[in-house]
Amino acid sequence: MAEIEGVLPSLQFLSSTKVPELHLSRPLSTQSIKNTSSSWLSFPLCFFLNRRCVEKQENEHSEPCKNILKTPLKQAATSQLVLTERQPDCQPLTTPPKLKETPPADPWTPTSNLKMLISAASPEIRSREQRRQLSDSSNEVLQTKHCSQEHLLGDEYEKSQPSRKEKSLGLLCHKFLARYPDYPSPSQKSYICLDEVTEELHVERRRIYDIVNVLESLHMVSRLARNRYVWHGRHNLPQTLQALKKVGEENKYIQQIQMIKKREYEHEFDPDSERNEEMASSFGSSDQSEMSFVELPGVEFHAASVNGRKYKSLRVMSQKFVMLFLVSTPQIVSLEVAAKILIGEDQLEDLDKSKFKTKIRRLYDIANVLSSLKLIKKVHVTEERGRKPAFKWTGPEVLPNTQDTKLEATSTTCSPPVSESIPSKEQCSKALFPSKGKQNFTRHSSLIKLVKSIENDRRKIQSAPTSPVKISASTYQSLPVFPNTIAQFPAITKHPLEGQSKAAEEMQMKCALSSPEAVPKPEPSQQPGLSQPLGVCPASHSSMSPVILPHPQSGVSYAICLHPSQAHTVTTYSPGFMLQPLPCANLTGIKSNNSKVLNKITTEEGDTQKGLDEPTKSLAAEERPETKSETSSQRCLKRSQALPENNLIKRHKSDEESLDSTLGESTKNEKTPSNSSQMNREMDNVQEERQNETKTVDQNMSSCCDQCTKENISEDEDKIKTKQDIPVAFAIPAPETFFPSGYLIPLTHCTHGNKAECSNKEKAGVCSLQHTPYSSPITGVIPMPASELKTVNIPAFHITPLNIMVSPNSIAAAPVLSNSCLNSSSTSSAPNPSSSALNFMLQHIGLLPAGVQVAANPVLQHVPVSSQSENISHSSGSTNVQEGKPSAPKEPQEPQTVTENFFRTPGGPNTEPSLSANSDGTQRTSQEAPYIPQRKLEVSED
DNA sequence: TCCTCCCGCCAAGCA
DNA sequence: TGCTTGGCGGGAGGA
Repeated sequence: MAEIEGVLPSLQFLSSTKVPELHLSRPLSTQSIKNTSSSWLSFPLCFFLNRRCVEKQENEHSEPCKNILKTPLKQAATSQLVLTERQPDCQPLTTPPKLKETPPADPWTPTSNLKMLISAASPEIRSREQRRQLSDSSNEVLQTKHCSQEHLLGDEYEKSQPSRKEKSLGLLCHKFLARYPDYPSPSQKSYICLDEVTEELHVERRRIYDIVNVLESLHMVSRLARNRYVWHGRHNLPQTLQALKKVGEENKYIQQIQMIKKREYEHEFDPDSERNEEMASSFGSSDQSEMSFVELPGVEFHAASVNGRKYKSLRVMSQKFVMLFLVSTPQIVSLEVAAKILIGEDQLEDLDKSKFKTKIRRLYDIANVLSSLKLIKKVHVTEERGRKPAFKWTGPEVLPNTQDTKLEATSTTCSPPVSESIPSKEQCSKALFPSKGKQNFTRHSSLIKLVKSIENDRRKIQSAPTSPVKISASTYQSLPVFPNTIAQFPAITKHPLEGQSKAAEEMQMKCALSSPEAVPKPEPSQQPGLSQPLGVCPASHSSMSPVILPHPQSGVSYAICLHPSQAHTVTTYSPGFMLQPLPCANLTGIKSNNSKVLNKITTEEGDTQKGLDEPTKSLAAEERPETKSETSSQRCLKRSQALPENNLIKRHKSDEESLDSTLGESTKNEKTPSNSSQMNREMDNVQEERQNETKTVDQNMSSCCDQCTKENISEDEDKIKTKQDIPVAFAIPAPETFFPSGYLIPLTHCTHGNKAECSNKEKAGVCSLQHTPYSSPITGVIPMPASELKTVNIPAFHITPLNIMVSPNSIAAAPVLSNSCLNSSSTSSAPNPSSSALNFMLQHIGLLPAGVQVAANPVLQHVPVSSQSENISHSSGSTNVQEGKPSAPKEPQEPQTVTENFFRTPGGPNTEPSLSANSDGTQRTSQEAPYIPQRKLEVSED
């Protein structure tokens, strides 16, 4: 009897579904068998699986199929099996506890379970077994049911009721989805009758609406008539996601997310900050109070209500929720932020708790459905203030334009060909805001272009196949929309810890394969440097040699090295942009070292499988340019002084972003005629747009610096990989009017409290960043044998990169920032050379005329640099990812502090510390992006 | 205690 | 007018 009681929940659960009968309709997949043979699927489920099969056969003759319109049922699994099969990593529903306490007399081992399931899966075996067991099993089950009914009294009845989990929307959605194929045949329309669904799933109609609404938002279903929907499956998903992403970009959701984070941050430190008003006005100014449903051409939207409710519906919320994932980097969105954004667009001022709670509830509903679709996955973001629920995008990567999607859809094996006519980007855009929808978004063209450019770059990286086969640009462009499955990621993500050299090789391969530069070029001699910008090209700065300089204040000598070519490079100069964008070489180094690390350094993203693509995305998107007033820069400066730790991270990300954009630029600049004409056209368009938009920036300068920077990056990474050479100093070649970066490296021990800071967990990020050896946060490295490293005590070095952009025309007017600024942001590092010292050094080496002063950048002094996993993890500082997976083993790392001082000439009006390049060739200041507080953040999966 | 989200009321809108 | 649709929030189950 105890067995029967233990079985009851499963029995009820199973009897409430039609799934077991489906189980017989097709062979079980290997995964299914594997799952079902696992320990959690023990006797009751297995037994009743089989039992339901028998019942199904019994009933088939007496009960005609009611579902005339229905598509053949797709999924052959119980709801639990569905859960497990569709989300192998999610926790299966718990087996009734009584079962564990009272194991059946007949030991149901995994083997026996497997045998049972194989039997169920094989029609022949099944029928034979069923014939044999028919009488016994049916009697047994009937007896069980009778017995159970006798005991379904009072508490026992309540206990036998399906738990909340078993009635959850997610599980219901699984069951719902199991009814229909992911990719239904275009010729065979699948219709959904809500009445039938509610009856068969034994669920109230209200719940089905929740599911259908979310599915409708993704255009997986569309409403045909009352009570009737059409099932599209995932055919429209790529286009839908693309459209949503586009709209999300136009909505500036990134900025909104950043605003919210910033606001939270400022609430912590300055509860009375006036920025709340700023944020509120920002939301209001976007005039997005009216939500619009994003439609796709050919997929009509027949909402029951054409006004009012439609724009508050779960559909729109769902779309916006998805947009947040698609535009944000990392693709993790916390419920809190999502709710705030959703509310904010309605009424930010009415951000009362009840409304917030309601939004959260709805977001849970949506998230459950999206989780069932495997588009998102629940994680937990742990900040200093606590653990927050969040969701991580696990759906397909969305490429920036429809054209790509079309190509992908037709060339991929991951998804079947798109049956519907794929609209052009323009058509799609027109359809995004139908009838009532207003496109009132204050679109920032440079932002969109930046995003596109970044996405292009990301795509090029992400599309790298694992096999060392070079692909043409056209082939490359036709790569599919990748689901984030481990199978589709390079081997480097699977073996991130097999050594730096191996990782570097993989990175090299990936680099060569992922970028169009891998296409054979007419000038092979240039290929190494051009086609492998991420560190596989040989060092080209052999001519550089460090210059030892004394530091008059600290008594520490510094080595400075500048690339000789800088003096010869000529380009135009725009006084509006003073600092040449300097990519973050250390990011590249990070990539080469450990792909897993990338996730942590750049994002709260926890998906290690996305390691290689994440940084690019995150860096690019995290700090997208945003037009801000001068107050932003002032605040930024203020924050940089008050919170050097945050500043470190921010600057680090900024550098990474710079690298991203620069690589993108380089990638485009390196395109050769051998690339596909489509690529060339695309590039031409991009270039043309950039030229139109960037009035003050010369492309030549960008490309020149990009190439030079890339070389340095490659060198940097090369050193990181080999660890045989030590970067002492380097410089990027610069355009004519700039004296670009170099590094000041103190040649004595700098042990200023680094260890003490390391002991402080709160400063782990800063500390770890300081441990980064051999890498340059900005440009590149100069090879130096390890022996030399020992000689000069490199591990204790504080490499001080110089970003010297001296305009002879304006150098005389260079402002000199107070040393206090310099010092204020260097609390966690070695003493920085003061401006005067640096000026002295610059003058000493002839970079500056006598009497000319350049200012040290007060904000960007700290550039966390890391080339190794733990450093990255910490350096994000602030951001940690926990997905319940063991973290990568850490390699021993010599402590090293990297301090950065930026020098810039006053030619430009900005006094902002840094300028980085947009991928569209424009330059932007770090102030343009709202300051995002980087706090300790952990993301853990449930 | 907080998170999660089921449940059902009830109003808007449609046939 | 009845039915469909879906916004909304209480409150229960679970962690």
